[in-house]
Amino acid sequence: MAGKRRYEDGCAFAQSLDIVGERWALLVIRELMFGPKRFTDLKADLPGIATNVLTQRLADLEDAGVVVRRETPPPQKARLYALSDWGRDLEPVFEVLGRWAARSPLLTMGWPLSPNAAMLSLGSMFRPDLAGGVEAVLGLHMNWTDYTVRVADGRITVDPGRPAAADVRIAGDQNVFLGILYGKMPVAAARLQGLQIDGDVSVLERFAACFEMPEPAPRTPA
Amino acid sequence: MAGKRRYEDGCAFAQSLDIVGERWALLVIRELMFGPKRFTDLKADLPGIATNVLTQRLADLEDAGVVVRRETPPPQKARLYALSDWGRDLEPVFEVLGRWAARSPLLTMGWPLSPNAAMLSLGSMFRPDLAGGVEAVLGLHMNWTDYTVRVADGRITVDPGRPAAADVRIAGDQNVFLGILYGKMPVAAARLQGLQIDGDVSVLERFAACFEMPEPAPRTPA
DNA sequence: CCGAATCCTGTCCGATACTG
DNA sequence: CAGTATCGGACAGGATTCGG
Repeated sequence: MAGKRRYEDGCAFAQSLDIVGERWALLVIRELMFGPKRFTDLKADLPGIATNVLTQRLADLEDAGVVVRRETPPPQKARLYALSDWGRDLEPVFEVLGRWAARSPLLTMGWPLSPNAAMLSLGSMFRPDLAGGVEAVLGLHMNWTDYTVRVADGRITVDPGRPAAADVRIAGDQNVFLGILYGKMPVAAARLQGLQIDGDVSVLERFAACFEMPEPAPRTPA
Repeated sequence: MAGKRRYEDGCAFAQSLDIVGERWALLVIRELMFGPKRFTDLKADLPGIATNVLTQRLADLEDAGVVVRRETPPPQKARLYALSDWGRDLEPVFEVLGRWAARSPLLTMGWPLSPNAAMLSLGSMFRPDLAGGVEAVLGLHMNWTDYTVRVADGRITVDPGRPAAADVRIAGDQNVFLGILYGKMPVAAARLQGLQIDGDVSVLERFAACFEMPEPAPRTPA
């Protein structure tokens, strides 16, 4: 609240850390990237966060202008937390840091991750040089949430919501879905693990070919 | 050391925070971006950091493969901390987060900042759309350190070291130098504040015109 | 002098229990 | 559902001290 711990550094980057550098702050923002959420849903999507810490981060981020609090109209009276436009501008941060960490020698693959985390990883790991001529619209449904993924002109976009028309519709666990993209798991194997896949499987396969895990960085190079 | 606090999140981005998300970690990396430094110099460039925290961060970053420790040959026998190649790949993070924070409604301008911070800010704030036709080589000397800044083809590069040939050579306080770029301080005023400027001032003025502070984000927009 | 290790103090975090 | 209250423990901040 009052005596917030700051770096007192004129560098704009250091001041960004005063805003989003506290523990959990960027993960809270990640969970709001694709739309507002309630306190309880945020807590559920951030395993391990304490309620008081979540309260504190939301308050700090609201003070900084990154998060805005909204109330839904009377019938529901739920409190929603959303990103401001400026807060949503943090998306490149996830892309850049995610791509960097993908080369970590200590990277642990396969741990559970939230649907939002899985969707943001697509932007990090997409390889335009492998996407020549690929056109795809995917509808994803995971953990009560819908996402629309589009590939066209060598670029990828991920948006919240269910697409009106899709080449493939997928429902199930995000880890299994990412296994197809990053682990080169065959579609049949993913189905055996409970992933529902409807539509043109060949589009999914060409979509999956647009992703590739980078080489881990060598230890102690220079 | 042992009981490091982790998020245990499969998201590569979350794992990047396990590496560089601790307090001071990214600022230590910032101070190493343009070359190795000794413990004492790091401490001097990071006002407010405690020695034990710096020790801990350097050890953690070394374990993660971001920092490598080197010894200089016998005559000096100084210990140097450097970034690994992979650590140097964090540069886009400074660019992206710096540019984001530059729009903070609470941004404080004019606080002291380290030479490295000033140099990294150039990459964040450079506006290619304002740099049409500008060609410039600047030699900067601040706080016992030399930097070479080049603008060509609408791009900017910043490297350590003194350029063999330069259009302008500048020595003095980095805050005053940035005042020319971001605060549109006249060159004459900067000289009055003690900045030494030798060479073609018109090149410096065209260089300064390639930078512009963005509008701060509005409070509570959406 | 440089590079830490070692106090000690204060703040923040993590986990759980509890309340409007 | 959306937080507040509480408490132990971990971590940060600051000064001092010690080995090379």
